[in-house]
Amino acid sequence: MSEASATARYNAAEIEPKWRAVWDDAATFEARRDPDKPKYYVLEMFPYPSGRIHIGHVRNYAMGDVIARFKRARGFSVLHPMGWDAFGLPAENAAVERGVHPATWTYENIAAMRDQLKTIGLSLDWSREFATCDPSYYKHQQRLFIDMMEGGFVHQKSSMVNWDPVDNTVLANEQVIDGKGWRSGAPVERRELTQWFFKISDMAEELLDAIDGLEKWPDKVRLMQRNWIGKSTGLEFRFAIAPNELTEERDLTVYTTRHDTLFGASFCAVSIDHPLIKSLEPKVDGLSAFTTDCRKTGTSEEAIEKAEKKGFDTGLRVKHPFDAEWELPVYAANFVLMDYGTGAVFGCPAHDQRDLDFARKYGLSVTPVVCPSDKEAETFSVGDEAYVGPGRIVNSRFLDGMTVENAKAEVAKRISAMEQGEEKTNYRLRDWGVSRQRSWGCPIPVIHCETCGAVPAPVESLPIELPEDIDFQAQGKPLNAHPTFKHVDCPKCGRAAVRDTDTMDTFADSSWYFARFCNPHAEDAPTVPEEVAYWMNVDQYIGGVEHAILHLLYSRFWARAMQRTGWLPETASEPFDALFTQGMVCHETYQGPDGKWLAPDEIKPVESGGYVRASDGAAVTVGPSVKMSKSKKNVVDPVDIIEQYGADTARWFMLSDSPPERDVEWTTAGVEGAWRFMQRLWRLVVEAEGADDAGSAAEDETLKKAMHRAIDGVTRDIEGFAFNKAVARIYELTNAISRSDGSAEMRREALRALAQLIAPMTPHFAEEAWSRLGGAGMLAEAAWPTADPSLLEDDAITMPIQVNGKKRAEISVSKDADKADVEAMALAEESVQRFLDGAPPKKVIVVPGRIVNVVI
RNA sequence: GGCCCUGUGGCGGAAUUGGUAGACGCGUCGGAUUCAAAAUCCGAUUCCUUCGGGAGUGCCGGUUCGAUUCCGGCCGGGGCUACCA
Repeated sequence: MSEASATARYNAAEIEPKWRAVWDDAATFEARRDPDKPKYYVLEMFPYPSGRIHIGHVRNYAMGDVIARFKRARGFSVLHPMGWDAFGLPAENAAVERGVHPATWTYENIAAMRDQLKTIGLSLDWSREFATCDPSYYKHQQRLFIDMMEGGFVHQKSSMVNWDPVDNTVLANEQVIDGKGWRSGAPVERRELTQWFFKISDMAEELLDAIDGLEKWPDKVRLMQRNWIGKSTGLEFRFAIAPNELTEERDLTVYTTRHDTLFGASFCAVSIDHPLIKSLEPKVDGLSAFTTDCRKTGTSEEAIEKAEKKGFDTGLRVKHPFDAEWELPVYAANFVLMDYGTGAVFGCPAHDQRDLDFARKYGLSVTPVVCPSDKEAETFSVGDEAYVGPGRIVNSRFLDGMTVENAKAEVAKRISAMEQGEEKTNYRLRDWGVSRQRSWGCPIPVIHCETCGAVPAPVESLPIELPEDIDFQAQGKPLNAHPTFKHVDCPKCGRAAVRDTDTMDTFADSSWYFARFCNPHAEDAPTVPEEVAYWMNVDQYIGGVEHAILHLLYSRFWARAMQRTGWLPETASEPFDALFTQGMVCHETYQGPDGKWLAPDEIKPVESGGYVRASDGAAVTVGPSVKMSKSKKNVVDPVDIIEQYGADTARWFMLSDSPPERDVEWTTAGVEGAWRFMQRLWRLVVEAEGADDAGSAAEDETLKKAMHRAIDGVTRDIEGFAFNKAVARIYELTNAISRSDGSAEMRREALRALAQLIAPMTPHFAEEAWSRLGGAGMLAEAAWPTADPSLLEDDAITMPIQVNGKKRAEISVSKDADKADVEAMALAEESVQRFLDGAPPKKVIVVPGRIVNVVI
């Protein structure tokens, strides 16, 4: 390398650490409550400490950092913290596999990842860092749990779980593979277990209503939350059970949203977990074999999807509410859910596909009762496809001729007059089961006493810490097997009792961390009133769309519960004012001739295009660009990228081209393009630094205008999360500067503005450029530039002239030219004349400042 | 199955309320520089063309002086959810 090119080259490896040290020393990014400034809280979803950052983190945090730095420059007091979502299964697995304590494993990972993250140059307040596995964090989570117990937000109930009979442990759905335990390979059973639940379903209506107010959330996420809550309005009513010798029960309560089809009913189906079915099991031959068989099916989505719809005729008959002579058979069925509605339904095969399949299978009648408007009632029949559309009611006695809506109303009215039922709202949203039979999580602060029942642990006894000497090889739950952990005296009666040895779902940890960031070091309480009053809510939350439902819904629930237990101010019921969901980082996939996945650094390009395997030159198949994943090996390590090109280049590339909400494809060419741009800009800076040419005033004016247009545009683009467009404008200004024949002073002024505009994206580079170009103080502390509106528009504008909607010419007119003059000029254009061919135009439309359309 | 989003050059993508389609970048091509290359700089780059123009934002149709944008239908791609009665 020649000496000249060495000086002209931007050396990220040298410059980036230098500025990070300067920011650190000045504590530039420490958040301070400042009564004179508006506050701005920007938060990216905190990472799980897997041990290495991945490229998705870089994209996510680069976006957050753009916002944080931008808002800081705009005069806000910014809170931009970082922490670790540190409890979870991988640490426990490492403990089992390698005999290392989860805490050791986790804290080592955190240390490694923190170092990696710091090289990105994010404007984070590291003084607020914490991990959810710190006892000083989960202590307060236990406190909140106790308060939530007392506030009625938590209760115990039994529920079905996946049980591994060999490992004696509960499995998460994703740990069940083909109906077998992932570790033991034993067939998984469904078992009933008493667990703790957050009563989120009590808040269903409130959580649903408040979605309307989340105007700065993506519509997509709001819709997903609405669907998840799944409100439905229907009718809950009783069928009278015909007298029989099997049961004392007099009636069966069902829930339906299609009460208009009541005269099309041909059976009732009841969940196998319904008390009625349980009571019948010993009395009805074969029923218990049927339910046992059904229970063998796991609870995973996959298992449910594959399961055949099966029923078993219990022999019971119920009477139609409007006709005592009409009896319907009662089936036990595997597709009816006990925890939705009443656990029992009536089937109307003609108008519900699943009911139709069931009826065909068991030879039940299919009577259409809703007739589409283009069909005749006498001839309309249902084949293999149920009719679910609108129409008029037929074959339904007093309902005949009504619309679906009117028939529903009529049935509801009559049923409720008969006192056999009433309209009811149901939600799909279930209570949130939080008990996990894991040992690397926040211990549930409850003591079980034989006399007093479940008693909350005394607040003074918190934290209930995880023991350090857990035997992870122990059968069942290691925490339960620990010799001393669970033994404790009942806080109420003083007798020997046992601790709950379950831990909380890790979603609980991330349901309030945003509040803790406001006062991460408060020892006595989860939150400090003046801190949360100042910083909450999060003004901008950024993360992956994969958390659109659970994490965000749980956080919304916790915020409400915390508010009602006094830990958050009134105004903080919705914790996240604005939400942005960024896209994933994708990469091409490569496979060798043996079908094995190859990493990008295991292949090399060949001249004919395409790639071969680097090790042996074997042919490589290039697959589509998909989300980076270890299994497909299509990953690039951000640490390598930063080492090779610098953090600013990586950040710049992540923010260019693709809109932030969309997926971005990582390509070597793209990163190199970004790197070349850094170099090009650097040359402009170095050249301008020492130049003293005078240049022309007219050129200066042109460049000044370009500079102000860029300031205006970039400001609006960052405000609107359109980083790719901001990048394009910065390119435009760069081009304008390098083309300019103006004065060196004007070029320096434009470059200083450019440094300011680019600073949120490439902060180290910008800081270096700023200092070389004579910028005052640290750029990270400088105020955002403002555009002069008078420089944004030119006096003369170019107007397109259309003939019949096709552009034929352009004229240059003054900004506020008279309409008639513009029309005359347009018609005088030669290319317009050619089309007019001497005849007058039919009509001329002049949109001032925009366009002229000549209609002929 | 249900709900939702999306479709623009070779590629990623721009395009205020309906008003110049293809900003900006990548790639490609041509030129300059160089002994040569890399790097860099300059120029071209939607397609067709008889150089007058013609076609063009998945396809078909509609509204409009004017449609990438609004409406209806179809086709392709993606996401979420999934026995929710």
